[in-house]
Formats: sequence, C-alpha cells, structure tokens
Amino acid sequence: MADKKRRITSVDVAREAGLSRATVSFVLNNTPGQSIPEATRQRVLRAADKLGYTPYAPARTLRSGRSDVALFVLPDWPQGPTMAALVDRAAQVLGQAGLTLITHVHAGHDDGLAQLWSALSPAAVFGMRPFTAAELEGMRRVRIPAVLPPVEQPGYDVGSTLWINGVGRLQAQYLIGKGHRRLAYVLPDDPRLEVLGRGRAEGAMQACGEAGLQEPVVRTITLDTESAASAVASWQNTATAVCAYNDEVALAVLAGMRALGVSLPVIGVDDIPAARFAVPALTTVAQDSGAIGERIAKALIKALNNEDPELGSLPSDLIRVVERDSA
Amino acid sequence: MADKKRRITSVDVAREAGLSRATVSFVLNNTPGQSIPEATRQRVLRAADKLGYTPYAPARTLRSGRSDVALFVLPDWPQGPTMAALVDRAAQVLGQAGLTLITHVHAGHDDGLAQLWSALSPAAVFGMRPFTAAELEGMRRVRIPAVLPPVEQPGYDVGSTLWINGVGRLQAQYLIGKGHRRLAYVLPDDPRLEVLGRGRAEGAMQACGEAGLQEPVVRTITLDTESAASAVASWQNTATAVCAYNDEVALAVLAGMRALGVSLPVIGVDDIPAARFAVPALTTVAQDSGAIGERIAKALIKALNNEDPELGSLPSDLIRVVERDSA
DNA sequence: CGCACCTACTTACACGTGACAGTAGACGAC
DNA sequence: GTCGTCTACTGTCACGTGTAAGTAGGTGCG
Repeated sequence: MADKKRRITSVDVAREAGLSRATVSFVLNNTPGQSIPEATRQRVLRAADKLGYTPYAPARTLRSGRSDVALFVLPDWPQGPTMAALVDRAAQVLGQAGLTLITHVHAGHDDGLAQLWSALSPAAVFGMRPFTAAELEGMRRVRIPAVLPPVEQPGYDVGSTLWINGVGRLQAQYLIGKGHRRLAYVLPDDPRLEVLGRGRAEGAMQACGEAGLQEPVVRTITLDTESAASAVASWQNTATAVCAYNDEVALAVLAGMRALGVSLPVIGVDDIPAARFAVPALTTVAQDSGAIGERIAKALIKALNNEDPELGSLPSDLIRVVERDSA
Repeated sequence: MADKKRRITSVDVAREAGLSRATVSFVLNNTPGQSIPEATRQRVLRAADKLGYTPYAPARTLRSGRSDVALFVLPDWPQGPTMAALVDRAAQVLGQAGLTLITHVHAGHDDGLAQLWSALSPAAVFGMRPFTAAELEGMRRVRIPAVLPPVEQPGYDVGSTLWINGVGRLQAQYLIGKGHRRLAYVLPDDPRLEVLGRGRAEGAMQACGEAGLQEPVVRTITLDTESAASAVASWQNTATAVCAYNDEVALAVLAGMRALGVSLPVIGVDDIPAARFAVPALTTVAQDSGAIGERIAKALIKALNNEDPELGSLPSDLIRVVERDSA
C-alpha cells in the first residue's frame, strides 16, 4: 500500500514470477520461436494476473513502432443512427484484429488534425472525405501505415467509390420504376454535406441516363418550409417525382408541398424514426450501415497488410427501399 | 530520398542546427529556467521547420508520463445533432488547453473499454454514464489522472448532476404553465436510454411536486404508431398533456393520436429538424449543447489540475422551450 | 571424452523524448 | 590572479517495452 503511485510494469511481474523480464514478455506476447514449458507459462500468467499487470501502450508503441489504434475521422455533419451503426460494427471487426477504433469529430474550420496524428500516431486512419494534400503530407511525416482514402485526387472520393453513389441510383431507379420520366434531386444547403450530396445526385443522374431519361433537376434548399415550397413550385411543369438527399430534406419537401397543396412522390434516405411518422409516411432508402462498416474495417486491415484495399462500390444487397406512402 | 523509411527525430533537428538534442528539446518545449539567446532559438526552430519535425507522442508520453489525449466515452444510443455540437465545442475548449479530444462509441455489450485505456492511456476520460467498479479499477490501474464521473455511486449519475434533470423539469413547467394539472411522461423502449430517461422523468416529477400536483403518469413505448396509440388511449381520463423523452418519441405520440383522432398537447426534446415539419409542428426543448460541452471540458481540465470539477446542475439559460403548434 | 544440438532461459540494446546535473568560457569583484 | 557567478550550452539517465544475441545445463552420438 506504500507505493500507490507507481505503475505496475513487466519488471514487477518478472520479480513476482522469479523470472527475467524477457521471459515474461515472451509469454505475454506468445512470441514465436521460443520454447517455454507450460509450468513457466502458467507462473507468468498467474503473476501478471495477481498484480493486475497491463502493458503500457506508449512504451509498446515506441518500441515496436506500431500502435493498435485505428482512427475514424468523422465529418461534423449531423450524425444519425446510420453512422452510429456503421462505426459500431467497424469497431467490432477491427477489435477482432486487435485494433481499437477511435473516432474524432473534425470540425473542418481548424487544422487540429495535425495535432491529432502526432498525439495518437494511429496505425490506420479512415476519413469520410478525401484528405487534403497537407493532411496527407502530415500523415506521411508521422508514418501512418494505412490511410483511406489514400490519395488526394479529384476523381477519387468516398462519394464515387463507396456507397453514396449507389444510394442516389437506387432512389432514382425506384421512381423510374413507378413510371416517372423526369425527376428532381433536392440537396441540403450545408457545405459540409456537399461531397455526399454530389455523390448521391450523380448516382441518380446515372440511373436516369441508363434509362434514357433527361437529367434530374438538382435543387438546393435550406431546411425550412418556405425554401422547400419554392423548390416544389419551381417544378410545376418539369419533375413529377422527387429524390431527397436524406429524410430530413424529404420531410422539408413534404412540408413545402403541404403548404402549397401539391402532392408529388418523394423518396428520402436513412429511414430515420421520424420518417414513418410523417404525413404521408415517408418512403426511403435504408442502408445496412453495419455491413458497410464491416467493409471499411476490412479494407483498413487489408491496407495495413499492404494489400490492395479495393474499397469498391456497394453491393446492391446492402441498400433497399422501404416503401411507405410518400412514393 | 534514400532513407524514406526513417522518422525524423529531434536528433535530426539537433544535427541540422549544429546543437545538442537537449538544447533542441529546451527550445521546442519552452522549458523554463533555461537561458537561450534568440539567435539559437531561431536556429532550432528553423531547422525543425525545414525538416518537418513532429515530436513522437508515444515517446513523449512514455517519458513524461502524461498524454494529451482526452477521451469521451459515448454511449451507443442514437446520436443527434445535439451530441455532435456538444462534442465539437468540448473539443475546441480542450484543444485550447493542449488536449486532443477523441471519442469512442462504446457498445456496452463487450468489455473493450479495458483495452481502450491501455491503448490510449488518455489524460482524461469523460463518460455519459457512471462507470462500473470494474471500469474504474481498470482506469486506476493505468493511472488515468482525471475521470468524470469519478465514482460509482447509486445516487451519482449524469442524469441527476448534469442537465438531464433540468430538461424534464422545463418540459413539465411549460405544460403546467399552460394550465395542465396532470401530465404523462413517455419514455422509449431502449435499455440504452434508461439512465437519461429516468433522469428526465424525475425532473418532470419534481416540477409537478413543486406545483402541488400529482406525479406524472410514466409510460414506455416502442417507436411505432400502435404502441404510441395504446399509450395515448390509456390516458383517456388521466393526463391532459404529454412530455416525451425526445422528439422522436414525441413524433410517435403525435402519430398515435392522429390514428385515434385525439389531440393532446405534446412537448419533445432536442429540436431535431423533423420537429418543425411535423403535423402539428412540434413544440420542444432545445439545449445549448455547445455550452454544455464547454462546461464538461472545463470540468475535465479542472479535474486534471486536481481541483474540484464541480460539474453542477445546468444553469437554466442553457435550455429553452421552442414553442410551435403541438403544445 | 568431445562435439553438436537442443531447451530454457537471461543479458543487453534500442525506440524518442524530457529534464537533471554538469561544464567550458566569459565577466566582474576583491 | 583567484574566486564566484552567470550564460549557454552538452552529457546522460530514465521511462517500459520488444527482441536479437548469448549462455548454462542437459542429452545424444560417435
């Protein structure tokens, strides 16, 4: 009870077990190429358990050069249950690979990311948007082994390579399947959502192209009834159905139509709880975000093993339309 | 270009500047009690900048015994914009104190938290719920300097000490002010939300007690119209107004009432975007979550300085009622 | 016996940093 | 000129760990 302040190290375990620190380390790490009798192994494990030994990560990282932290840099856009499930599942998969998943909400305005790499020196970093050249340079500097997306390159972004594209595509295909020949796509007026928004709208555009239809009318609104109503009014003689960036935008559009006494089919994205309570109940695209998280995690692990991460586009079975009354 | 693999250390900076590593360290850390001429200081800074030197956190932590990472352990309940703003602001305040805020979404089911402490060995940890005895023990083991909430103690939880209580209180007070004498409180059927739910309901209970009224009727529902409708039906001759745990629950209740052709005043919490598009538009309690995040951050910093964190109850100006049509 | 070879360990170094203790040289005081 | 003091540095140890290299003792083989 005297030395309450000292941390328990492998030296303590070695002393307790009557062995050298090296032996302790071999046992605790299952170091291959060592022949250790079961009796000794047990002696070490017993001692470690008795003292409540926990290896000290900073020392371990310093020595071995690799940390077991994986970092998700989340954008500061509003995060719903979709993202939560994604992160949760990714954490699970990474955990099985011995990695601990940490998230950092990055509020674009400052350059705190540099501080972040050096404070954590994570083994892997995943970002929802492509990193800037400066960010990539900073990460190279501190030698982070795996970074996704790996490059700054105009054509390469989460929107086009991951699943965002597929979402917009599915929305459009659903409405086209209902017989609509001209669609509108509504984006939210939030710069933070620009990347995703563009990705989804592009997906819808592709679907229209494939069906031999004109491009959708893309329109940006703020999240209020007036803005939505004026968008709705502008489609009087063009679009006959509406894809919304997400359920919140869709709800705004529904409110706008209600204000005007109009009614067009609307489809959202996310299936937030509020969607089913809307009037009319909102048809929307639900994502199997857990599976997506799993994909990302596996891609990170691959990247750590110097394999090609091949974070391809989304298999269609991970997203589906939840059909309700609005479309 | 030859040694692309080696990390740049303070040795490199020292060599570049033609000084010893100790001097470099003194300059870069502004170590007090050292007299260093401006010319030398500039020489060091120039060299560090030229080489792009970044101190290696694990080594720094190992040596100094303190890390500059603060950890938020977030519950895995669905996180809306409220929590995002809270975390964002807390990160800002902590950043000014030289701390980097990291969040970890903890999905209660596994015991991955232990791995987390040792992987990060953060300087401070904040949890939305009280930690279990085992968790606290684990943190003591790795010597984490500041932990909030600090103790496992039945009466002490975030619900009663922070702001949750105040939210329920304000909801009830608002409805009482409208002349209602008997209230209902509706909680969601999600075990993860139990702590918060109880806190809020208790706040409402207190408000009723203070007004000399009967306790509110507390009822738990699942997030669907039928469940909400049966709750509404059960209040036929008791409650005349409804407090909902949050906006999602409130929207469910509105849907339930719509199905029954009934109409009671309803007030939610959070002011999610969907609230203003509901029919009728939802009256709700909005929280200044940024200010709350600031409070938490400051309490953590105080705890790090061995001062009393005194994470008191919420000043009333951080929450307010957004009045719309539903109540 | 002499040599090789295995088992079961131990010794010793390195990772990059912070900071204590020391020291060469300059300068002033007596 | 000697002592003390101050400036501007440098040498060196410690933090806790992983692991390469070494070694004492036993066993097998000729």
